Amino acid sequence: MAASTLTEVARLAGVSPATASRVLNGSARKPGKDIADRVRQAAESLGYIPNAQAQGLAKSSSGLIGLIVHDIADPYFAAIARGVQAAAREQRKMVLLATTGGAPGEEREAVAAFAARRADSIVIAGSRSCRTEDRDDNTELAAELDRYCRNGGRVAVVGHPVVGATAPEGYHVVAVPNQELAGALAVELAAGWDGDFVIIGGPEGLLTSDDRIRGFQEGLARAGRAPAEILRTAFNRAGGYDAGLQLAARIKSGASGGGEAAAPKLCIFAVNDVMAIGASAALRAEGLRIPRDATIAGFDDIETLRDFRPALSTVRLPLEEIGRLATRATGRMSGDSDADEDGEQPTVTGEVTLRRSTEAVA
Amino acid sequence: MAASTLTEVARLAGVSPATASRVLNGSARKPGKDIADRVRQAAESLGYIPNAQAQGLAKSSSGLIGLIVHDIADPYFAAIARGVQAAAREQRKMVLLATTGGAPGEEREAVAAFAARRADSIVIAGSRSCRTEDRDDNTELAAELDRYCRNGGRVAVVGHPVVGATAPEGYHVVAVPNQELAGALAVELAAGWDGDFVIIGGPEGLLTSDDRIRGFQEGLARAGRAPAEILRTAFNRAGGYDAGLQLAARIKSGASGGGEAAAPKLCIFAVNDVMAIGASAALRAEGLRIPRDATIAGFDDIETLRDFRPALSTVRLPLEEIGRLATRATGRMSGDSDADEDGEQPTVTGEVTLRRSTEAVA
DNA sequence: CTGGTCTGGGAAAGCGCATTCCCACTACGT
DNA sequence: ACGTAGTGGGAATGCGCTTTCCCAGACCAG
Repeated sequence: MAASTLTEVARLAGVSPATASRVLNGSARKPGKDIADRVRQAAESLGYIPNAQAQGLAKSSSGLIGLIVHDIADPYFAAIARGVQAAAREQRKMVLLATTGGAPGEEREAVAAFAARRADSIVIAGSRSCRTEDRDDNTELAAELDRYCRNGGRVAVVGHPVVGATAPEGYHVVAVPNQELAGALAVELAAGWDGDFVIIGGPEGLLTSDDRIRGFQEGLARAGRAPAEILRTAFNRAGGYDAGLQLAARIKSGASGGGEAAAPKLCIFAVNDVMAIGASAALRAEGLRIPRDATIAGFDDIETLRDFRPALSTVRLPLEEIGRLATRATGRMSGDSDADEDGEQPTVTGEVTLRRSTEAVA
Repeated sequence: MAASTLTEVARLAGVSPATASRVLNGSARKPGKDIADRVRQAAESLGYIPNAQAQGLAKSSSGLIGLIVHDIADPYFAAIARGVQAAAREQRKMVLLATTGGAPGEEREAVAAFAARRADSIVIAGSRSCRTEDRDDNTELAAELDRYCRNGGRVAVVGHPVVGATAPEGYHVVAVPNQELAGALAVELAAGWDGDFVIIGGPEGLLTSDDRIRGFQEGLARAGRAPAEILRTAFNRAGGYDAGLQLAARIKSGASGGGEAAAPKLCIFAVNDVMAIGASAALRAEGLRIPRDATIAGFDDIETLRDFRPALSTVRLPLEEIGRLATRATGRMSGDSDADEDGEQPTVTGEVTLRRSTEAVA
């Protein structure tokens, strides 16, 4: 038994398919009450479910929103996804998920797949990469997005515009003030600590990571401090752990040379919370304590990590809101008035949140 | 400029749409090499992207997998989603996401939406509810799923079958041995602790929660212990926190009455990790220490929570694998031979993992 | 050299729905 | 009374693609 069609419903109700369509799926023309009831009843008794594919084909719009993330199990992306999902629901759309591991090549594929499905809009979360090895893929990604936009698609990117993308109509960027916030974090940390800083960053070329590093260094400079050393590692927990091990060794050797053993030796800034947690775990595994032997701060304020002890100093980012904003940005009708200056990008603000992990020991 | 169509490509290549279709999208018949090349080149130069909607309509199959979760930002579901995503990729399909907050009514809507989009299969994660207030919604959910299956859809449910669902062809259940594992956990805990147990459970009627509670009690009985008291609360971090506050008060008052203050007063079993973390946070906020004043265990072994200190005793569940299995279960071609006994449900095994949070103080 | 089977390409019929156009009919106006 | 605008329903077309079905030519055996 195949799903019943509009035609069957129409026949059962004794009307034409056109009329049935008009009553069942919102149309400008409203058929008469009695007929409408008959159709609705017929639909009910047949368990009619409109074929969204056919509808989409006929109307050329699918009610789909494509979401591209690196990894849906990463709490950072999961939080954004929640926002996207919420906004999608507001627009009565469904979200199509694609995970790419951050590779521009796979992101290009995902965009193509979304385009094939005629997704109404695409939200790209996740850090852009501008490593030279990704150059070509990035170019293709940009071209693919461009084409998608020209065909009427709307896209929103969280963070940075796709490298090399021109800005056609319908291309939105939800800017995240990574640099400013990292700077503010540095300033605040510098106020309570006069020792050395070290940064655990992601691979060079990861824009989000680079921005945060740059911002932090600028903040340090503003506070009259020397730039921090930068450790490059993977942009995840494992990377943080590795870097943590290195730093632990260094701290321990430093302690043997130094005098009092009870003062922190280092203030560590990991460019995201997950890395910070990894680093903390490494320090702990090496017998070091936070904030006694070293202080540490992260970035993002991941919800699941808030109960972590010692409480992690970080920069609060409204992740869910970011997802929602990005999605909404793509949702505006193209004919929307309201002096839509095309720019008018929504603004995201974060907040430096100092907690126990950077409490300077007096 | 609208996206170019197959017909345009065909015209450019000087062949019929039929031929173009055959070369560009897998068909049984392979046109001649020279012609194929010409078509491919035409497609390339036009930047042709097949319209998946039209393809779906024509083939009546969409290449979509619907995933239903309570909340994508919950690490439990995020982990499952990762597995689903991975398996979907194996099958060259995309995943459609729906979040429902666990309400059967919304789940029904999601199933209908998936059915409308002609999703090839649906994976339902998240605890089934059998509260009486959900009775009607559950019935409708079951009916909707039933219809979906009869129309050729395949569905996999993680954990329990949908309440009231008959088991039509194409309906798979990935059983999670919650009860057995909770029992095993209880037994192991009982071996190292001879005081009282208390369970922090979800609302009554949440099948996953109920199973774990029942299993734990059985394990206790097997170990010759009295059943634990059960605290009902919300199935999330906040619920755990609330319950934790109650228990903290109780522990403290008990301590005033009791003798030595340095022995744990209680062994707490929270039915999932997130609740356990919430409870831990509450105890800590009340000045209690784990495992000194109380020991605690969770369930799921959420990855993000593994760096939590004190390390949480829990039951390791292969969440990602579960998502993958569920998805694969729906992927088998209906004509698959291999003595497909229809039953042959994949098996999930977990593992009791005792860590610091339940280390009995000697 | 003819009748037969293959082979590879094209024509055309949908897939299920939205929508434009058209027509019959009613309700007015003067 | 007739004419006109307005209303509500149906026929038909097309969205972009897949897939039979058909046909022309190639190729082989007899």
